[in-house]
Amino acid sequence: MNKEIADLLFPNITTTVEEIEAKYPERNVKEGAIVTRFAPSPTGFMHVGNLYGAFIGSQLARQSDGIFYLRIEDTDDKREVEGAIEAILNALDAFDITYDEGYQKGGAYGPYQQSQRVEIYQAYAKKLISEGKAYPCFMSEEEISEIRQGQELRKEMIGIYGHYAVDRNLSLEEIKEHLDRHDPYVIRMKSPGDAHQEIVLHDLIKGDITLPENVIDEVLLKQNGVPTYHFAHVIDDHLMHTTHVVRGDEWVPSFPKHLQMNQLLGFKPCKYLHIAPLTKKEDGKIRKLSKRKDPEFAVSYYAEAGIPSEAVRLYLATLANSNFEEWYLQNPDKTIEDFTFTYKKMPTGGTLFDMEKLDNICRTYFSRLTAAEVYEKALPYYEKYDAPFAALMNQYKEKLIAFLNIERNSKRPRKDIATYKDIKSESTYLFNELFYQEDSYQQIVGEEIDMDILKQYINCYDVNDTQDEWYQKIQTLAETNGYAPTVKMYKEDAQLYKGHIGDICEAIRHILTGRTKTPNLYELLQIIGIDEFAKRLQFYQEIVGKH
RNA sequence: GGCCAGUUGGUGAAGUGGCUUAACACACUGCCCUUUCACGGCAGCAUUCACGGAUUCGAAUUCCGUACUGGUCACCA
Repeated sequence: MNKEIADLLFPNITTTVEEIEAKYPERNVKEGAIVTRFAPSPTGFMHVGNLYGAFIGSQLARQSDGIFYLRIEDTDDKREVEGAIEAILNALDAFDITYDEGYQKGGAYGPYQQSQRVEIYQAYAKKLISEGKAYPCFMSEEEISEIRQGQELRKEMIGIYGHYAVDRNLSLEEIKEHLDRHDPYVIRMKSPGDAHQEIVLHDLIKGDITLPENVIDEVLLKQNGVPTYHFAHVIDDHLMHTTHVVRGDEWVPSFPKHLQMNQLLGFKPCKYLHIAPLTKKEDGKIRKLSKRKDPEFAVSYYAEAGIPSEAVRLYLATLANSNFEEWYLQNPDKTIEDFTFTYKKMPTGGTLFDMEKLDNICRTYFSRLTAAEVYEKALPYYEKYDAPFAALMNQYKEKLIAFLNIERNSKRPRKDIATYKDIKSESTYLFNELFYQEDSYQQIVGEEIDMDILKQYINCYDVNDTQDEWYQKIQTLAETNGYAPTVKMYKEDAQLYKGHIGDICEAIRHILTGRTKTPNLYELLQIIGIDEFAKRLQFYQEIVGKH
């Protein structure tokens, strides 16, 4: 009889499960290789949480010589957002997460889009029905919500199970009657579970989690014939020979369902890694990062903010395995690819996403690049977001690279660049086009600066001086004008001096750049030139005059 | 409300019975180095691991209870 019901429900499904299985042979991977996937649903835009999961999956697969693939889980057409798939693809590309097979790329285990696999799911549903393990359920939404209300009132478990599953044992005739009336229906599994039994989820990150067995007759196929997430996940990961499922820990409670579906279908379940959500602290409360409330959660934010994708990857690596950071700091010549991630070290609770920390990682990242690399990486950013500055970059390429190179090849490179944006903001004084503006001098020190010394300085400056010679000249200048030639001398007896050499350097720096914080002054003067310094001194005096 | 998980400094965290007078990193503060700023170095920042009890010669680490936080209970993923 079950066979008849199955044929009645799915007259068009003629391919057998055996035929399907034959198309998905065992993968030819070495022992211990991890086959995993990134399986997003195109219901919005990519956020860091998604990226984090994709990153972990791809690393685990790569470091075990396994397979990482991309599967689009578009089983909910109501929530589907236009352009979402493209955004996913772009994000993976931007953050250098490559996959061996998957959507658009193809592969032997496709199609990699669930909406194109509906017949496969239906074939399995048909099989389950013919084996008496699933059934059509004709309950209306109203009936179900009525049951739920009753269950809530009586404080019972909510759902369709046990005696609530009234359509479990419908006769062939009853089903025929429903179908003749074109009553809509879903396909539910007949849960063999016992709520008093416990099962254990061997989670690779969280350890063993004991959960009650599933008793709910979960929906396998929705009214439109499309599978639910649960059913599609179990079948796809079986057919595609996934060894490890990496997903958010919001899925832990539904694990018993997945396990039971595997049993019903006769599949061997995958191993699971439930990763802790990325969280944010707001008003003292911790909460999961939200796409809507937190712009820094959208993957597209980083590109706009000028945060290099490599730096984000470094941060994600740090979040995934906290020992990564120490390793990376100790191995400046190594990359993420050289590190072996272990799931035992992945965080079990929520992980706070800290922008301040990211900022610091960015600084370290930039400090390890060569000046030319910084230039080359920054150029596309400005071409996209600030064309006028990109033009300046092209025009003064040599000058800018020379500037970026100051104090870079030392043991202690500067860390004043955190984002591509900083390259402009830290270098505006390099370009006359940007410098000659009223607000170039963030503060007007006025009479506190000894203009006379600066003029003397212009006269004695010589481009050919070495840094030591240059410094000695300033020392002499300091002494002859009543300033201490070293800070130490000044500290010994401040009364004797008008100030110390640092004050003079600061004045030069301020006139030259409008800043109090810049790279090495000697090198800066060589790049900008003493003539330009003289002009800026005059410009400054004009501004002071106006105030 | 039921079920599940988590709770170590301002922050992320290491640690799974004695080597912990709790690593490392971020932030902050101070000192040193330095021509300024930065970079870097050093030091400070939890006598204590949510709270209460139990086990033990010994517990952040094991067990029980309480509190708080988060997740989940759809024909959404």
